[in-house]
Amino acid sequence: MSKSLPKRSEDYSAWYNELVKRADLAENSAVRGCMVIKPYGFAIWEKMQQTLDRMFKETGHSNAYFPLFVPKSLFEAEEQNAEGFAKECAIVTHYRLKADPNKKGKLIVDPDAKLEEELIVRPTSEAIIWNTYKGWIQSYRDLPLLINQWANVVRWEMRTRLFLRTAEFLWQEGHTAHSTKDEAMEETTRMLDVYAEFAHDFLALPVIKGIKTANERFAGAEETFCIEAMMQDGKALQAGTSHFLGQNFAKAFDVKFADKNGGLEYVWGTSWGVSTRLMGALIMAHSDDNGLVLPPKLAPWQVVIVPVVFGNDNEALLNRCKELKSSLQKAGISVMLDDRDTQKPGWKFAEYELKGVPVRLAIGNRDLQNNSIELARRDTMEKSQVSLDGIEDYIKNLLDEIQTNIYQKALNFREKQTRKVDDYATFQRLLDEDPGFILAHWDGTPETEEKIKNETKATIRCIPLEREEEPGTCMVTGNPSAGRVLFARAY
RNA sequence: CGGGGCGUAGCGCAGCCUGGUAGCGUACUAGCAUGGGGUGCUAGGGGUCGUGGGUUCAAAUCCCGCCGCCCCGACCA
Repeated sequence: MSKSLPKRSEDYSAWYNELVKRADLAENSAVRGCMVIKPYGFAIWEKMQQTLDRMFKETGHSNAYFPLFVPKSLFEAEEQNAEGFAKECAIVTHYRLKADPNKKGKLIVDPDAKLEEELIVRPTSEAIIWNTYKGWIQSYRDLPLLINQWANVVRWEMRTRLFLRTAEFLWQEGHTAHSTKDEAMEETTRMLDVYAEFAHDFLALPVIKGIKTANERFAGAEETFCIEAMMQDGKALQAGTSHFLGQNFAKAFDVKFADKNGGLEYVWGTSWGVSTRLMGALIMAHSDDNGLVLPPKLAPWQVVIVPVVFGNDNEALLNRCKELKSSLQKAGISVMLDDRDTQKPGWKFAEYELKGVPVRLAIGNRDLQNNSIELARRDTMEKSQVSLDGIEDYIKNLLDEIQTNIYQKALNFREKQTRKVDDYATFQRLLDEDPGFILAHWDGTPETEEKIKNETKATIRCIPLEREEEPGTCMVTGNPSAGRVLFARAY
């Protein structure tokens, strides 16, 4: 294994793949398209989960769990949804294996064990959940119903990439039911805001909130809201979606409620989700050619202490490291003390840079005598000598500063790579030569959108929620446009 | 599903064209030295060369089939 990563500037894709593996986040498994998330990668995901879970609960949601399998008849009930996901479903057709009569020690699918009705491995859970909701909702008193589920789903993708697109992935999916359209719409945008806040405050990732065009809308939704982030190669990554489902699923699964006046009405629904894809976003947004750069709020270890040992007389030094560790922990900082004598300090430095630990403290006898420590920031790679007195407060502040700095860096990059363009030639040239977000006028038709996609591989990422009222003309057809929409090539 | 590539030691690869004792780097084990940025030297262990068949005195190498994976496209969170 070579010691250095591929360079972002030379091969962004190879850099990403290598980084994921070398930083011990995940690896490909024996199952096509499915990854193994390794302990270090999973620790980051757990931090995301904990934070999001808290935010969901603060906004009134409860967790529940629904089955992995969806009977085909339920799956097909909401036609748009079924059609949208049909071509990437895994299907269970049998429930038993038996010994192969022709090959000793091998198994075959028992043809006598065919299921009467096939089971779809959920690509998303609206069907099974709305079918369940039918039994839970009778009256306006049962509403709103605010449920979230942490689960795995399967989408049989043609081509997969660790975290960004895997055949099986982990996610959360919120599914809510409301008595009025306004309330459901309010919920949809509330959860979009939760996602945007999470991206901003924890992922240190600036995102653009917007509405998807009809082409890009979730199958079965009336309206899809999204947050879009920019990666360091200028490509867009959809980091989360929140769907206003209207009464589509209520009608498909016959979920009605008695209102205050004794009338019977269909329920209004929403669904919203983020996935392990956020890991991909986190990696691609901040990391550099030395490895991961993790925002302190999501780093499994915010600080790593590396003792720099000489000879055998290290007891005092190691004791001092342990004291330091516990005093930092008391200050609410998560700390890794790497006192292994099997690896050398230089090796550890490189290792923790690769793993993106925000702050590294190196401490040797020389430092002890000066009552100071060598501190290295991962985000800027700067090293400095810092006094051990008051080190806890110093590091707490520094972690905040790093969190902010990482965000600011990503924001600066996004702003630099976001341009307003008015003619199609410039649009095409920029996508090839200096990729990023492009704000351009579009005539609002699916045909023009499709044409642009076919010709440039760029899609409308969203119609930004916060956009200036700026009438103009479509860069392709010259027809009138109410305002600019956000274009980019996307993951 | 179309295009390209790869399957040889835990990992990364060479060897294949031109068939003849299976190699390198790294990791691993041991010893000695070293020790503030991926230590150095020495010795050692580890491989049915993806799989099935064929050609041949002889196959990692040539031929045919199969399987798997990766990358690029179309599709998609």
